Amino acid sequence: MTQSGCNRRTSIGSQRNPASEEAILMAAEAILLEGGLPAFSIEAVARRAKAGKPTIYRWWPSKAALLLDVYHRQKDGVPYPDTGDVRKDLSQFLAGLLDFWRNGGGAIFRSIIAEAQSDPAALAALQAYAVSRCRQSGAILKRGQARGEVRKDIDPELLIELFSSFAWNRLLTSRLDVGQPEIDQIVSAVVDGAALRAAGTQ
Amino acid sequence: MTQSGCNRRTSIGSQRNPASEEAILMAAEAILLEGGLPAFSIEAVARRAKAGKPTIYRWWPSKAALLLDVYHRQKDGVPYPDTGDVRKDLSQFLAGLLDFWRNGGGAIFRSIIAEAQSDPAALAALQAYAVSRCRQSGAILKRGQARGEVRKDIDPELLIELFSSFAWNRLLTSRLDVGQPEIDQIVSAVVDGAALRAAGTQ
Amino acid sequence: MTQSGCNRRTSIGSQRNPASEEAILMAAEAILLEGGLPAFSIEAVARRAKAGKPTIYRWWPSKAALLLDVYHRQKDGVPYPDTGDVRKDLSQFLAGLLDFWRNGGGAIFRSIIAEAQSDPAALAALQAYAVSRCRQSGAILKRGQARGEVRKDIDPELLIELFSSFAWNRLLTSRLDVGQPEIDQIVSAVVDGAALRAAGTQ
Amino acid sequence: MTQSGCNRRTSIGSQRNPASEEAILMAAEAILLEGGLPAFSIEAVARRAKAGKPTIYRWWPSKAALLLDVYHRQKDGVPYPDTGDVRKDLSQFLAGLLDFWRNGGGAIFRSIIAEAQSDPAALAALQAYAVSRCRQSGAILKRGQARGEVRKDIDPELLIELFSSFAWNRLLTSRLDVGQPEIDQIVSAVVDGAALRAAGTQ
DNA sequence: AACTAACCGAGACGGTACGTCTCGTCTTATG
DNA sequence: CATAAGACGAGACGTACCGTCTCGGTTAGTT
Repeated sequence: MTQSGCNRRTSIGSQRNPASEEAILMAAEAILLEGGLPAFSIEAVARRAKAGKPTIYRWWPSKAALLLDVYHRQKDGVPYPDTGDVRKDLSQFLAGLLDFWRNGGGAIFRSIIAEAQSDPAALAALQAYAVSRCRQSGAILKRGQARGEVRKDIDPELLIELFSSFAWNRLLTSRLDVGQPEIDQIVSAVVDGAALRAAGTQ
Repeated sequence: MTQSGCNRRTSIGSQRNPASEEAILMAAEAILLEGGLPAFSIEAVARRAKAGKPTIYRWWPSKAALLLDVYHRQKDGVPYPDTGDVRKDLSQFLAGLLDFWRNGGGAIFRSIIAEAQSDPAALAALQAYAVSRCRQSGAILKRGQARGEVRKDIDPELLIELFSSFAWNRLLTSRLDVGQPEIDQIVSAVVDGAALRAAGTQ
Repeated sequence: MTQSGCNRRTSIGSQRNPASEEAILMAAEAILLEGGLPAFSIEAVARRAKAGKPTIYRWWPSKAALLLDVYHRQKDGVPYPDTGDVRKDLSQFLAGLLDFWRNGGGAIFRSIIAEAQSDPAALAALQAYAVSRCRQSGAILKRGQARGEVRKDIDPELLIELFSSFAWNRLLTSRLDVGQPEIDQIVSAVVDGAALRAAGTQ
Repeated sequence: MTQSGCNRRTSIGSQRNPASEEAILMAAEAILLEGGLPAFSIEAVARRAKAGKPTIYRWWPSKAALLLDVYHRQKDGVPYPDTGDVRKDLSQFLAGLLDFWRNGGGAIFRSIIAEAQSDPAALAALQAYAVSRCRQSGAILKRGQARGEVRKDIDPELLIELFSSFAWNRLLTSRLDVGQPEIDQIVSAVVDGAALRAAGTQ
């Protein structure tokens, strides 16, 4: 690729070859999308990327590390809505997440979660990722609190976790096809409360 | 066991030997609790149970099937609370689930979820299990609706899924240590609503 | 088969059931002829004969014993020529043996020889059989000695072993297609001698 | 062996490791001599050679291939006599072959013959080997023809096959203890002819 | 300009587990 | 009490990956 005539990658001196890194990540992603976790082996990635196994092991200490790198390269599809209305924001957040996972992005994240159940390193990475995502997404509720839409006594990160957990659940059980009515109902229940009001406001 | 002096299990005719089944399930559970998913292989189970591999494959078509059987033997720890108060029920349900998983029961369920990301059979079983659990647990909200505590327009099974999803999330990220205040906050948010009321009732 | 209506064989009391014996031997022979030694397993025989494995093990202590029984049932094809001429007898003996083995009979005997290299019981049986066959076939030379055709100082059984050994060799290397000229040459060499005579009689 | 302190064999780059090859062949030979064919399994060889099974399968496509390699490494014990006298040559050839097989060499060759009755690849190898050996040994008779000792109209390779076949027969029936008188008698019969001469020369 | 150092591909190595096969033993239910 | 049936413990089969290693070659900095 980077070389004249022949498309064989080789060393570029005492430094990481970006062409190899690229080829490996591309191969890993393709394998995951085509065959899922069971097809995803270091051997298969090396074969497809035309890379040596040690090259992979040199840069990614474990299967999970490679998985995470693959995921980070393509998670740009999830939106962080900010419409000024907490109901709309929550609805779009949940719908967007489910939609992103439904259209390809989920296969890789599923694999990471599965891998994390075996590999402590993957678990640590997943924990960190989950927490940071909740912090980011919690902004939806924080803004709601600032606008006076949301009770001050609730923890935004904890409550937003309810929504993302729901999406995880659906991802892990391959039931990502959630209709807008269901999403609305969930949002409505959490925002307005599931309890029946005495006065007919509700 | 069945034989004089020697404790070797053998065939008891053209039928399944319950002693072998028992030994295999015990071995499988022990291995899972000791070493987790990575240690759990058919070979290891056979070795520990002093059973032949074909005996395992005869009765459990896949690793996932064995995992599910192991889980079903010990999931009796999860409570189905019915206190007459939907808040208490939800709180006890969530606390009980987290507690059961925190004290041993979770290791196996984590493995099943992980396995389901590779094995379609395990996925189907997990789907069915998840749905049926939501149906069972949804009774908490259904009773609340009957008592007039809960809005009639919400789907009990969908809403309860929010709670169990939260528990799944914490299980899969090894963050099962959720305090009572957090649980109360979640219950309160969902039941009373996260929204700030105009009149200070809330 | 031998029974009314239903073709299920069952016990006929405290004695060997000839129908089962027959079915087992037939199945064993068929399997040997169709698939050779690699296809010949007790399991396969039991399956084909619709017999229980213990029934086979009860009556034939080893695979070799069953093989020998199968062979004995069908070795009637080999001739014991007696033409009055030792050259013709030897030629017909060798040609007949090769021919019999070439047309089906060899597959089973090959298997017995192979089995005898592992199983001491089969080896003993094979030894006894080989010796007794040499004794029988040695009669060709013995009659020749009586007629004055053959030197008195040679051991008929030892010399005839040369001929049968040659056939064994060809059987075991799947080179049974020996033409009449070759057979004649062997007979001529052994009977008349390979040495060049001083006077041109030869 | 090749490494400091630890005697663990490992890769020496993208090429066959002769230390592993050696260890595997040694292990295979030892197992054959100790336990014969029934003890000879790829698993057992790998275990004893402290080699991985794939390493064996990488270089030997079948059990038979490994057997043949083992045999070829140690068949140097068989002599090709050339005394100038066809009788002596034949006698020494036969006696030497029987002796070599009696003292260890036979166990492996028996196994190869047995294996060849199941495995087509082994059979082909055995055929080729048998033919080439007859060609080599036929030199005894060819030299006799050149010296005028042996009739020109006989095929050396065919006649020598009589002798080696006899040895095969005795090997396969574990009757390798053939005395010198018997050997002499066989040689005498074939060279001088079994027929009684008119003039009492013989 | 020579030398070192780290990278690259390739692929062999000792292992472990896979899922299937056959072995020979055992117990049942049926007649 | 023999039979057909079939489960059982055992273990070999050949394959796929694992993670480690050594190789021969390449290229960038350093001497």
